[in-house]
Amino acid sequence: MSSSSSGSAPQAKRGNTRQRIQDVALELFAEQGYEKTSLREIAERLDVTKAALYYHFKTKEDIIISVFEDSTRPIDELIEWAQGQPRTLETKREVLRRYSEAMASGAQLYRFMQENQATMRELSIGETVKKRLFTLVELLRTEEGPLADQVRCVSALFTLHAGMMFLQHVEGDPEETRQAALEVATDLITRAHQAQ
Amino acid sequence: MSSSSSGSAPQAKRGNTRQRIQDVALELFAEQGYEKTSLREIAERLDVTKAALYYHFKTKEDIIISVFEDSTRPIDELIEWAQGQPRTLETKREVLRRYSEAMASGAQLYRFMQENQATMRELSIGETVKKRLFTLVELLRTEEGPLADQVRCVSALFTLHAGMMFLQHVEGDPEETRQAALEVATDLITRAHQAQ
DNA sequence: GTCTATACTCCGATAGAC
DNA sequence: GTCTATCGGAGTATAGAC
Repeated sequence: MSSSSSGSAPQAKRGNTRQRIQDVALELFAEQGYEKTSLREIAERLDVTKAALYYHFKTKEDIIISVFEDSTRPIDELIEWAQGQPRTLETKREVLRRYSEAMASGAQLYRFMQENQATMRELSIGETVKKRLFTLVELLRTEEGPLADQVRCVSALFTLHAGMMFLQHVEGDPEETRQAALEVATDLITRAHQAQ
Repeated sequence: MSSSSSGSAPQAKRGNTRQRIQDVALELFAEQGYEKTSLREIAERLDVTKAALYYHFKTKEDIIISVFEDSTRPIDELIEWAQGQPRTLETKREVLRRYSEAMASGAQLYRFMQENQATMRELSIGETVKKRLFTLVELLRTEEGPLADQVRCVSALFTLHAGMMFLQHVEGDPEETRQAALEVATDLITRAHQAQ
């Protein structure tokens, strides 16, 4: 998240057009869905023409892919870090903590991914997301434990998503809700870990 | 779920066209997403023309709405039943059990709703789904409990979804996985209930 | 680095014949 | 109940001027 997202008065600054396209596109994609957002709409918001978009990105798909790649590096780093750690409960807790933080700071993108799964699945990045989710579950999971404990690990991740996406619309302080979701998720993996 | 879903050989039977449109449409919507599925495609699968669809349904949106309304009655009945029950732990367990069953027998529709949230939000049924979800959470929830316990109730529902959608692709027996998810979900609301 | 102008495809939807 | 034919519009994308 960098700039110009909320204002409807795009600066005439030059040279940062690519970044501005990414910002506006993500905002609209998250708001209305990927397919329902047209390039014309993105161009209008930036006060440029459709053709200008094609100077910076080869296709519509390229825009979302570039946003995705720029914004999900924290998760890749998290996975890389975790794979070099001992598979202790504390490591797992740290994974959830950092995942929750990454979601909070990239909220728009995560909302987009959550609400446009059908689209994601057909985009080239869909496979990447799926693999990463599996890897994360792998890192949280107890090997050979009962099925219910494996479900707990998946559920822990989904709880973080649920906390971000669903509860946000109901309760008061988003940060408080995030912490509550993190608590529940941590609780879930703790039980799964101890049942080992 | 009625007929002709899996076969690629549509019967030339007449009089059940409306039903066949619903079946094929849901299948394609769930597979490819709502926006990416065109009426032409649906018509081709049924070996009729686009115009024929318009005899049975006023718009594309009407198709998915009709499927939705025909298939989600079990949930409405569940809510109605639960609202007439005392808010005991056993009632809550029964809610989860029946919700899980409803999801299993309407898997395609639930997959569609899960993966096309952005679309759902702009469809007239989106609001209905959201309200129903809130009502269900309300029924599971402990009044005035700590935030974490409220998250547990939401998380319980999401766990059932996670079990259906995510784990299905990994593990062996779907029914076994469903039971495991139900177990974890029940566990979550039990903790929330007892903390009351 | 951005714009004008344009091409082409496909979509959802309608009118009217059979 | 299904067809042919067609509409208006939007979408992605390109060529070429400035």
